[in-house]
Amino acid sequence: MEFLASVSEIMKKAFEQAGYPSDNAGVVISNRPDLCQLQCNGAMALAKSAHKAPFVIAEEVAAALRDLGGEKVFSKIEVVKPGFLNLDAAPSFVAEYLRSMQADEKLGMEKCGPKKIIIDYGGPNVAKPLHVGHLRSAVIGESVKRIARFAGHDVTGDIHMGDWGLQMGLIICELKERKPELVYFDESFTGEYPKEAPFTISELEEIYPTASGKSKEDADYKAEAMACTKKLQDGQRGYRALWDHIMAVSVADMKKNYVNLNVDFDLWNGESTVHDRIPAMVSRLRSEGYAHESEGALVIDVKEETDTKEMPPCMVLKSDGASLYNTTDLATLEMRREQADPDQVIYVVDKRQSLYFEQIFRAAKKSHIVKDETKLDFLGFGTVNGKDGKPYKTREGGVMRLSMLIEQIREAMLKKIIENKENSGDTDIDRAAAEQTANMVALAAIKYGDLSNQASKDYIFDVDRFTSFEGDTGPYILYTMVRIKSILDRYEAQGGKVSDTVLGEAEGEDEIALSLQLTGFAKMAREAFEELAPHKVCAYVYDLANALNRFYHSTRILAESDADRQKRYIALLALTERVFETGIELLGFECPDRM
RNA sequence: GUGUCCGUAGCUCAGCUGGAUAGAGCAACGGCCUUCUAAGCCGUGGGUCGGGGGUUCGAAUCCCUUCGGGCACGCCA
Repeated sequence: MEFLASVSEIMKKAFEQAGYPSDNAGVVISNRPDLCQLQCNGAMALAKSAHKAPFVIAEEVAAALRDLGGEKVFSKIEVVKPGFLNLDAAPSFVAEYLRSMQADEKLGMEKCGPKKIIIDYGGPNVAKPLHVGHLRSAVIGESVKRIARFAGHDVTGDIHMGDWGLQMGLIICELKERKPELVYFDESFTGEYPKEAPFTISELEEIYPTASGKSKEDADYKAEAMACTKKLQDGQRGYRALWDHIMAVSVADMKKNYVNLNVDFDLWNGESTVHDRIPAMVSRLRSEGYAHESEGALVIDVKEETDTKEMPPCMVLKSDGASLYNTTDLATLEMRREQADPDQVIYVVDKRQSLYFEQIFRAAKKSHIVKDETKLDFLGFGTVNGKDGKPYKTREGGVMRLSMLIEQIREAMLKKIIENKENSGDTDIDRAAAEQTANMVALAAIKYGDLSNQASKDYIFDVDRFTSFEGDTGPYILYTMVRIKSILDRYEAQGGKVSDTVLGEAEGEDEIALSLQLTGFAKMAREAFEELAPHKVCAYVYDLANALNRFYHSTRILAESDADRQKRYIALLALTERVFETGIELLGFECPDRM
């Protein structure tokens, strides 16, 4: 059970014993830590209905609370001013809660579900380099996936690439122009195609923009590209073989990028995955009357009576009969229902697609492509901007590649680490180890920098800020963890055993504050899942780091002469370390042993 | 035009399912390393929570209105 729920139990009983409803009897963390640790504001909410002064109600509740043995839970029960109940948690009660946390692999979080959840990353287009825009989908999606799994759910992540549109036709068309001698273009060829791709990833990344540019200026070229697209979709052997090569080369490159981000996907599906099932779906939508012709296109009306805004219909087929993004998204939902039957599908995509997904969700529900009870969530994220508040670009004004961005932060981090080592008089620097550490810290900087903002908001990617590692940053979190690890290691080196230590009643101000912060983990994890909000994990972990650093600063741990007290400290540090590890795992990064 | 999101310290952001004196980080200024990693800790200054109304015992938070900005609005994804 969550800590606050646990201390609220007796408070609810007190409200009832005093003759009041217990709906507002919840105990919350105090917003005035100078006055008390916890508070209950239920008395004030009852004043009107009970026709009594809130102060009187609070007094009655406090009396009932004492009568029920509330002093076992609260070391202070105080009624003040208008009707606040100011409380301190009893150290023994906190210690008991922390021991229950320690004994629980989920650190006190109650399992819910399990629900079957699919996360759709609204994937990148193949044959185009990943850029900053792809960072958010990957980082946020990965964290939400981990949070949901921690909550006990069965989660599948689908990158869902753009791999089937005109872009593929453009690439094939351009290749045909450049290397018409390739066997893939010989329609009479019946043998086996080569295993090696006739291009590299860098060529591919150059071919696509070139072809795209040409098609905008040259109508004949565009017609040719569209013809190539059609032939590909109709299954022409050589084109399919080329497509396989494009996919293989492109996916291999993407994987390299995603590995650097410590992000992985269970499914590498894309638009092409559902190509074959589109005709049947469309014909059902037609025959069952969900879709109809409008201005030459096939659409599903999704306007509802209660709408106050314009709601254009959801287009299923273009007027030339071709499918589009909508078509594959609907078909994908249909496939997922048949194959996995999810309870919830979460789309982690740019927030500008909000209206589009509203249409898709409505169309899918209306036409029973998904069940009524299936939850469809749009987790829209904002733009990554530069210091000028405009979309992040390279110094030259081009699109910032994801790989470049990662490299930038890694280099800055490595420099910092080496500087630190030199400053501390370390002359024998292990370059490879330093690089490995730098990469871990860099990842924390990037991910924490992104996730600590609310997903839906635009945010400023400030390289200077992200590489300074002071204050509310990923490196600060890791640094704090490294400090704990260092103490625990030394403790064991001195002959102590961390596993033999036992959590006890906190005494000093900073030890108490740290203990209380630890009790909040389960509540935070639940809320982060319910609200799909990784930034809540960041905020929690940051507060925990502050609490730990204060404790660290004010308390000599290894030099503590009282053996029992020292064991209590060590046990507290060990639990803190575990909560940290769990927290950053939810965020998707890891901590080195040293920094 | 319709809709939607946002406006909180010089800058970047929390807080928003109503509670006491609105919080962090950066930047500025001042302290703390012979002692567990100073990527740290402690302190100072900095705000009419865009403006105006309303609901409430109580509003940054809820409602209305207004100003300013972002974004989206059928054959792109």
